[in-house]
Amino acid sequence: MRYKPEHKEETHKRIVETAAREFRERGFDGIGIAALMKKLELTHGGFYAHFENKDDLVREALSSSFDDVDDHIEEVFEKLGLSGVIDLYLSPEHIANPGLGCPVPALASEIGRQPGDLASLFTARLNRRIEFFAAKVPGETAAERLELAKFIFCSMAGAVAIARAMDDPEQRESILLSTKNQLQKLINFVPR
Amino acid sequence: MRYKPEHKEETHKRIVETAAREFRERGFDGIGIAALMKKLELTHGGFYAHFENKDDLVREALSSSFDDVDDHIEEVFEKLGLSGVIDLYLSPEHIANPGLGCPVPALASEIGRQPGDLASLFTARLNRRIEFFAAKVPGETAAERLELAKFIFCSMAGAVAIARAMDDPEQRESILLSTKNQLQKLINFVPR
DNA sequence: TGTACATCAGTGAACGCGCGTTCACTGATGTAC
DNA sequence: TGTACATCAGTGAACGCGCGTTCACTGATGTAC
Repeated sequence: MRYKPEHKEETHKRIVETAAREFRERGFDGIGIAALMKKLELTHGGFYAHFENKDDLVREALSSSFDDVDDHIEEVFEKLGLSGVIDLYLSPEHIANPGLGCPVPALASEIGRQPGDLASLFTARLNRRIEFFAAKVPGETAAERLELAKFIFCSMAGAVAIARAMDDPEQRESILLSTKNQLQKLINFVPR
Repeated sequence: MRYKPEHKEETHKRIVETAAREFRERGFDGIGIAALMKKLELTHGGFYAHFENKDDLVREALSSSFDDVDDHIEEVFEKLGLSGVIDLYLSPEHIANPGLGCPVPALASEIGRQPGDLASLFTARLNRRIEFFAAKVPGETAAERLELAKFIFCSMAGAVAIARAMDDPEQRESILLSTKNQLQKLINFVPR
């Protein structure tokens, strides 16, 4: 063997991680196999030793994005609580760096159009995320907390997607701030 | 002249309206000029008698989508009030028909990636929409109402984009219902 | 009224390009003897 | 220790295809005389 036994595995991981970033930045059709492999100083032919086809990579990349962001969210929650997670999610840094951010605002509208059952992967990963929130959110019953978790997450993802589509930095900030204010009120005082 | 004087104008309008529907359904890169013109039983060459290039069409189609949906929202508001608009926006019909629905959940994540200044067009159209909501929403000051309007709109758009990315009809419904419930509470009782 | 001409929305072949995918290959290394 | 061979991650030419765009053209009609 020319390479160390873990070499191929590492290359595979590098492809997935680079793809995960590029897809979030440019969309699933925004970067091709050749351009992606070139970023890793590899040639496009080698791609098919690692993946069956592009859809296969799309699935792995989406999973990888969720892994990274879920971990980050959990870390921030440990340190700063739910309110800290909301501030992080709705931060100008998150808007400015889609490639490192949550796949939901970056890719949600493309998921349903993608071939294969990418939507079922997305659904499973999103449910896990929502259940995490449901355990941290106020509310008397589990159903109430789940409802609130869904609402909070939809509004955050919507705000990020919309802020990114706006061209004026002040307006972006204003969208984020509005959502932050309203959500902070909501988690400190849940109306009935 | 072979055709009536209004003929070309009508063809132009048909192209824009078909594109507006297709783009919302498939994304801006989801349909090409040739396929689009074929839908109208025309050939691709004729396209350039109507538009400078595809970006030009993208701009007109996005405007047209906002026109249609803004009109529809205003009509529904007259008949059923804010609560009716929320129920319409978060209805299973809206999720099932992206081509006839709001361009925000269908296209927001693509807007920022698009060449030209599509983001400034989007920003202008979205602001108009938000101002409409701000005039209908509860709140003591104009600033409070604007903040609430932004929040409501982000959460609705996020919920629609997320519901469309899920594969299970029950889960879709649950996302919509959660958002509906929370928003109805919010507009009937604004917490301070 | 009849003929020649101008108009112009729409046609369709052609262009260069990037896409996803295939496949015969290379060449550095580990193993066998 | 030295040589022959097997392994296999990665190479790069080639494929068919659809993309956006260009451009010489067609042909039905209105207008001029």
